[in-house]
Amino acid sequence: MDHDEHHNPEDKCKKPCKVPDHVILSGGINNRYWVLDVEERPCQKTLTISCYKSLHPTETCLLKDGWEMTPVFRGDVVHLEGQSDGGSWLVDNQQGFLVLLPDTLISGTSVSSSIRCMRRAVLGDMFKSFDGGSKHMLNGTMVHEVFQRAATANDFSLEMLSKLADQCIQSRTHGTVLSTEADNMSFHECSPGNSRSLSRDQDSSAVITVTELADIEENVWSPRFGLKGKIDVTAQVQIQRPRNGSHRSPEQKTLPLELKTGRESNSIEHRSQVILYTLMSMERYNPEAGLLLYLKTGNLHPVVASHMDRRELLKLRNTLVHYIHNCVAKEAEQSCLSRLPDILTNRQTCQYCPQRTNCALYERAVESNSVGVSEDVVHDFLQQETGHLTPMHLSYFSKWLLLCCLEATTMEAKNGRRHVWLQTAAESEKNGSCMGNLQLIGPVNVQSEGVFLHRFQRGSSAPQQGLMNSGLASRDRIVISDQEGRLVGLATGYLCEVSRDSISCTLDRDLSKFSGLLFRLDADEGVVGLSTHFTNLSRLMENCQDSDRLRELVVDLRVPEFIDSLSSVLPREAKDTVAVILKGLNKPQRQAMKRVLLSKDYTLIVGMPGTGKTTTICTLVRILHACGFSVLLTSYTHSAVDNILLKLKRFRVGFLRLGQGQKVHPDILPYTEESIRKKGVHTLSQLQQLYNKELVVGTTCMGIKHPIFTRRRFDFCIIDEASQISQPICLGPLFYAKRFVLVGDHQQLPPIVQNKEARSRGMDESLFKRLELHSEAVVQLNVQYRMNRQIMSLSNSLMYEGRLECGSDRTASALLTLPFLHSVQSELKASLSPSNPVCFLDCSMVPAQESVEQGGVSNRTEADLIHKLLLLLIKAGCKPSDVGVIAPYRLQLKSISALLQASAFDGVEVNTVDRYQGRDKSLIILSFVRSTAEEGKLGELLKDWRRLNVAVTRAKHKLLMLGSAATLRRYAPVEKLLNHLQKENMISFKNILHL
DNA sequence: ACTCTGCGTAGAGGA
Repeated sequence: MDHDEHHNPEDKCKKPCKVPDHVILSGGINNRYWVLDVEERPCQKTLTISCYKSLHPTETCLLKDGWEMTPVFRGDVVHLEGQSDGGSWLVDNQQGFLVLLPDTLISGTSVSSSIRCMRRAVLGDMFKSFDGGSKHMLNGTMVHEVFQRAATANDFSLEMLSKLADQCIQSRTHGTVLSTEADNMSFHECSPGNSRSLSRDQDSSAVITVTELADIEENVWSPRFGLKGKIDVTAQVQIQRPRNGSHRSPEQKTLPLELKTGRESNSIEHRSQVILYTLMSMERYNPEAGLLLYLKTGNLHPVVASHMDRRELLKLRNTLVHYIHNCVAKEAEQSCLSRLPDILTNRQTCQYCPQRTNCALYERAVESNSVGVSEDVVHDFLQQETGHLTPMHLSYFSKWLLLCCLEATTMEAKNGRRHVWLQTAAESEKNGSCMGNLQLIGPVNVQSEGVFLHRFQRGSSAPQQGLMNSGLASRDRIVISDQEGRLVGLATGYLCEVSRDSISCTLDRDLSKFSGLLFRLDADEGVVGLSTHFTNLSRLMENCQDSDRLRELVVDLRVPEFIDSLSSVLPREAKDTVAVILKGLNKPQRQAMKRVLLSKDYTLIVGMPGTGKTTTICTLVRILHACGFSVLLTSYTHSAVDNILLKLKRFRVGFLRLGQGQKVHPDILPYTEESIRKKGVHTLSQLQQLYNKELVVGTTCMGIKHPIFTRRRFDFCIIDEASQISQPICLGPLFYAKRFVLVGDHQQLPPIVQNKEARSRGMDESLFKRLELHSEAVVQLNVQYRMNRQIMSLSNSLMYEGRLECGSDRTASALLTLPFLHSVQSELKASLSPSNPVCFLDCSMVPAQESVEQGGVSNRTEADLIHKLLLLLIKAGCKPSDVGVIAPYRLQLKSISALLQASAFDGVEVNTVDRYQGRDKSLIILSFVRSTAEEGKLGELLKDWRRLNVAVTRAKHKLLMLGSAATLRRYAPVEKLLNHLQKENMISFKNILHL
């Protein structure tokens, strides 16, 4: 197993030896060591390690007998199994394991698939294709399900099996049945007799009898071995070991049992899978073996793992995790994609590999320059898989792949699940991400298939502390483990209700058999991953019509085409309706509608702030609907999709909303698949009808994994907030439509990119922005109905060069109403006056000092001033719900909110600039926070023109700004704003100390 | 140098 010839060990040598904040180290059983140094000698490797963040004291670990091939480098985290002798560990043939990056859990199937081809396993982790799988796979899934259900019911009669098979087909969520012929399935494979009295043992004389079924589909996370998986059946067995003729009493054991419904291969892959399951369930019941059951023959193979088997599989896991974790490497200050394990030259193995296109793509796009002469077989293979792609296509692919890998690395570091097993419940509770010492109370209520309602209360041993201020809120995603950390990740689900002394949640598994145990419940950020990004990129490179066309438009930037006359697209019977709808629009909006109807490829609608984007999209959908066109309506967020659907609903335009009910607006719930299915969808044709009935389908860009897209295509795809969506995600829905419309405004906030290098190398460029160079496809909505004249002027001078216009005199001159302003006595009366719609209160002289903590930036004095201003404004008759308080920094919002606890302030909405995008309020108070003028200490957030543009365009009638003008001039965008304000006499230098 | 939304998973089997 020499997978590591290509790694350049110098990659990491330059890393400074400082442990990053997010890394958790520990000693003891669940140890986590930081690797300070790696010393290589022939046939051995010595690691200098420490389990303290101070990196002192250190220990050593000697790797030999093949372990020295482990791709472990400086700055890696490792877990060691075995013994240490006064701080020196030995891992060799006989003893010990080294688990590299143990907190990245690798699935059992990934490890076992790496036996054949490491490259395939690495690619498989990146590109999880969603083609729905093959007929054989579906068959296998269903047979598994039937067997598991029959085993649970302990009834393998033919009647039962056929009843269960029916149930199984009925309950298949998401109608996977659509893509296969359900009746072709063969259930005779798990006939009685074959499946229960499992009592043969071929290797030894011990007899194993399965006595009981402890669990099915048990979810196992093993941070000890860095593995995860789902165990088909957890079986209670009796082992009878005859020894020296004397009868010993049978032993009770719990073993993992792996079901296989296909051909009985007894292959290394299958057996390895079982060994991996025994490894990962070590903490749970210390199994000495596992079982492999082939349903086709009924044969049961016990799989006893030797130290060697375990050792070799863990080495494979280590190599795999190394490649996954190091997908990018730093080369001369710039990151680049790493080489993958070599391509196999065995055509036989590669022929049916699901990753073969990605395999070839990666080679051509990323690695091609670094290989010498590749063999003919490989060359032919590359040609066959990627011959249709130009160098431009390949470079688009590799560029975005790199950006996504960079971003994935950052996200992984930040949002891993490691705190669930490396931090005690008490420690995690301090961060507000956990509730510990929970006891299951009352019965578990089955809400629907796979949804179990649980209720917990604080255990008696817990300090009498309420659950209310835990930091967890209802609807949060959660993961349940036992308090001790032996059963990590027992179930996942959603928090329902949190009361003072109990909580309820829906889980994907019934935990009633664990009652008596103490649980902990952790917030689950989930393994976010960027698999949709990767899959979309891979898809863009496919050799098929849809992808070819999209590549032409997106990568080659082919000029979008338009037809000349509307008459050919508008059906005669729709003409009147469309005319009526158009009447309600302003000029640029009408222009936009026409452009879309005339487009053959795409249209970009630039919706400046307040120009009625939602209304425009709603109208567009109505028109397309009236013409009989089908529309796929999407955006990145659920709320953006629902905003449009809520409007559409009023015009009685029918639609289907895809997506999890949890995330959908309550008024849109009746339109979801979930709700409609509850009314009864039993047959294939009913399901087809459900999916095909409506012309309009709404979903998020991430929702494209839905099976509806295996069949359905749309005339148009509309993507709202497109300027905030990264290119690989925005591509997703476009595969399913003939033409598309992107709506957004690149002068507002771009897609969120966490990794700095990825951002600086262009990951925050949306598709909207990329395509904008084709001005013939762009229509601008520049007539706005939100801001009055003075507020609008800010944005016009900052960004739009005077192009933004007021839709009416009423809009232009609308003012805040403060009926009781006369009763307010204050130096600042003039600043508060509605007749001064824009006022910047300069706090330079107060002074208002910023404070930078690790959590963020805040400014206590500005917060105090806002509190005082609000008191005056509310006294003057301003409705709290008409006020929004905005700051760029979260920590500042926290300090403001803390001052607004009194009920008088109920309804005042305090939020970040970013969160306010797309929304408005009559009165906005904006806190700039920053007050330190040192050049090196300037923050990123205020350097962004787009963020400032969003900040100053949220107010309809009055905008009050607080900040230290002198400092803020250091930020180019704010300087431009201040210059304008100064010219317009909108800055107040009044000594606001008197407030 | 502080901005944060999307995602249900791990495995179903065939040459």
